[in-house]
Amino acid sequence: MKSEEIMDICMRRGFLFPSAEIYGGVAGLWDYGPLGTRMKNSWEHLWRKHFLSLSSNFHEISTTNILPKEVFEASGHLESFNDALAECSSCHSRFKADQLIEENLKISSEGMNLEEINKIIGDNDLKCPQCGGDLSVKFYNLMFGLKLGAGKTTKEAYLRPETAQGAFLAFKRSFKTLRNKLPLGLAMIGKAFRNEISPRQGFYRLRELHQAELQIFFDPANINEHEDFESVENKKLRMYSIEDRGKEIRKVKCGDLDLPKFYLYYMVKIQDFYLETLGLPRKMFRFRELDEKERAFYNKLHWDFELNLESLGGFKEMGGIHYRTDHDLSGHQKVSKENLMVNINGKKFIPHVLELSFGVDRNFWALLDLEYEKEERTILKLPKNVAPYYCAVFPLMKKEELAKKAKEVYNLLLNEFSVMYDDTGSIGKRYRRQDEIGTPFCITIDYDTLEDDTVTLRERDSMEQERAKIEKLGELLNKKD
RNA sequence: GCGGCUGUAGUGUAGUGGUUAGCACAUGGGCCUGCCACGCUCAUGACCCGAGUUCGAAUCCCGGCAGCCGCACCA
Repeated sequence: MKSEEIMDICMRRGFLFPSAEIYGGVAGLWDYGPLGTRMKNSWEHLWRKHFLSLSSNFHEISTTNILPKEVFEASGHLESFNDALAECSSCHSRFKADQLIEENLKISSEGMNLEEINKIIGDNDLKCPQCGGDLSVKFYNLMFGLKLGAGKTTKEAYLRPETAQGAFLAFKRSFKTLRNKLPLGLAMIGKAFRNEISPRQGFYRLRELHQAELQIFFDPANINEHEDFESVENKKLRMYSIEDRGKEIRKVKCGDLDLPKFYLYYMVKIQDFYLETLGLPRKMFRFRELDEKERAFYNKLHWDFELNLESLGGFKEMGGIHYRTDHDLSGHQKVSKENLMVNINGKKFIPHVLELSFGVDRNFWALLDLEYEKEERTILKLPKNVAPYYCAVFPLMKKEELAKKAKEVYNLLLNEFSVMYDDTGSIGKRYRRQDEIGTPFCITIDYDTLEDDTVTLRERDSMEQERAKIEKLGELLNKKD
């Protein structure tokens, strides 16, 4: 599906809207409409169900969007998310100022402020390597800065650029509350904020985004084991390593891969989420290994999982599985001076972290991209448990006696399912409308219903109809799941 | 952030200085014993924002905003 076609349906049907649209909108900021919110909630629900059930010691938490400056000193975001860029005033090429200074003057610009860097460039007469034009340096900060409080007592803070930090900060207390057991998983679904210089590709790069992340804290001595590894050993993973670039995706038996078992286990579970829970086409999914340049310095192992999306021109990152080592906890221990070591059977150490990180908004978009089918009908072939509505109820015609009965059926089903009621236009039009928003089932009340309490149950993908007793509807709909 | 292209009802479009701003689909009401969007009928609804040129601007100029493409950016 093309990007414009998806966006068209999103705006027309109420999946997505540009934020602050009546003021012209803002690049990188989008709202979820009524259908989009339902669908996002469903996706998040499936995610929770799938990943939190992987261990009895995995738990969801919810931490704040605003965090004090110190957190990002410890995490490295203040240093790494702040790039001093030198821009040429005539050809507008851009260069990293620290590299420029390092290469030309053999000195480090680390810790210098903007004036100091500009002064060095001016004093040493550094010019644009492209065209020889004048350079001016600006800081581009990918984090949104805030001031908490008023007057002289303000505290510097930032909107979190990833949800992960909340889990690291909450680790110490969570670990104690949950009675000192490893592995411990802290999951979070929430917002993160990045001041992208230029958000592009519609809904793919956002300034305010949703992440679903699971931070698994474990003993690094146990990285090559997982109690349930046998159950996944023979599963085939769809791998695209650095050596595979330019070649085909390889299907490799999990047990044959040269990666730690603890890491592999979660790769399988991620692949299962996409291919089994969501039922996406296998060939659209792959794990892609990142090379040294692409991965953050603290990630010892980093594979992204990607989906092949027509609207975005190929395989696109949906999330990553990151072995962050003890980078975060050690950083926070150092800056906060809190002891973040654990003591398990007399062994004291800082746990390592395996992070499963998902971009919720991208995953949402990917479902639309992969599941829209536009032939003689436009059908959104969503898995039943992610569709905004599970079923729709129609009176065959807008007649009072039919409407009354239809409302009864609607109210009955509402107890158990997300249901839409529609009585406008022709019956065919209503079926097609539901197809377009992915509603798996439609139920139609006609004059026979008034006689014998049976209704027409129509299925989205096959368009097949069957006659069913109203009292059996709930059971029937559940069975079809 | 730079350069190029673009911006008319919800969507797709017609209109290139003076139009009641046209059309299609969609949407809402009414009718239809009627089961797969293209039955009938009525109705709602738009010139991205701001300044300028002009007697007069959707149309021309400038700026902004947004979108698309390329470059840059995306620890």
